[in-house]
Amino acid sequence: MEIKKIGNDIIIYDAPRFSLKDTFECGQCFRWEKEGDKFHGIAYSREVYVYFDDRGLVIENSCIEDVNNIWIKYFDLERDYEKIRENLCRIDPVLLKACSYCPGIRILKQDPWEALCSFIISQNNNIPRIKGIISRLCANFGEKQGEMYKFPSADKLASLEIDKLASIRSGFRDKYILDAAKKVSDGRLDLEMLAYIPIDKARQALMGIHGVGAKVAECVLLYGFHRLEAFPLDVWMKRVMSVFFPGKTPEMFGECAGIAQQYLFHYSRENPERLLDLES
DNA sequence: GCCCAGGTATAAA
DNA sequence: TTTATACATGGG
Repeated sequence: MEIKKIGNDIIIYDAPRFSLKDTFECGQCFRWEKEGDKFHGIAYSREVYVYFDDRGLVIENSCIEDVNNIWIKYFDLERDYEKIRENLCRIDPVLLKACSYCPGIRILKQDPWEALCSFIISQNNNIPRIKGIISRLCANFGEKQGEMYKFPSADKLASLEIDKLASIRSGFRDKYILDAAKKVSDGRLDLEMLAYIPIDKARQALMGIHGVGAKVAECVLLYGFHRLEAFPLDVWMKRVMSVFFPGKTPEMFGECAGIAQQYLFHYSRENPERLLDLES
C-alpha cells in the first residue's frame, strides 16, 4: 500500500474505492456518524475522521503505525471484493441484484468484544436505538478519547452492579451484557481463540453466554473476527435465504456467505417492499 | 395508542 | 423437535 503522512492526516493512495456511507450505515457497526463529507468515529480506541478525495482514502488524526496495525485490517483493504461480488453474482440473480444495489459495502473487522456487546444489544431492537444505547454505554463507562469515548472493557463492565446499567436504558439486555462481560473478564470465554477454532465450536462457545443465540453469534464471528464463512446455518439463513433461494443450500454460498448476507440485508432493509419480489 | 425492531429464553405441545 | 410468548424501550 502506498501510504503517506501529511500533518495529522494519512492518505492511502491506492486503497480500493468503496462506499463509506453504505459500509458504515448497513447495520454492521454503530459508532460512526456522517459530518459533512467525512465520517467521524472510533474503533480500537482510535478516534478519526475518514473520507475519500481524489488522492485516495484519507484518515485524519492518525499515524502510519495505526494504519498498518489497525485501519488496513479494519477496512479490509487487502481483500478483493470485486472478485467476491463476481462470484456471488454468478450464484443467483437475486444476489446479483443485491450486490448491484450496494457494491460499495465492505465488512469491517471490528474489535471482538465491542462486536459481542453491540450485537447483544441489537437483539429485538432497531438501529437508531442500538446506536443510542451503545453511545450511552461508552459515555457512562468508557474512558474519554478526544471528542468521543472508548468502548468500555469487559473488566470494567464486569465490575458493575446490574442496576448501574439502568442508565443506558438497554432494557432486558442489561443482564446479557453483564453475563458476557463476566465470562470474558474471568476467562471462561476466550475471545482470541474464536479466530482460529472451527466455526461450529466458535458459535457454540459464544452461545454459552446468556442472551447470545445463533444470530448474535454469527454476527460476532463475521464482524469481530472476519470469519466470512459465518451465516451458513443461521436462523436468518434458514428463514430468509430459503425464501430468496429455494432449493439452494447454504454451502453453495461458499466462504463468503457472510458477505452475501450483508448485501442482502442492506438491500432488503432499504427496499422492504421488494422483500418477496426480488425476482421481478 | 399501535406496530415493529440485525432475537433469545422459557415453557409447552 | 418445533411453536408460542414475554421481554424493555422508543422510533415511526
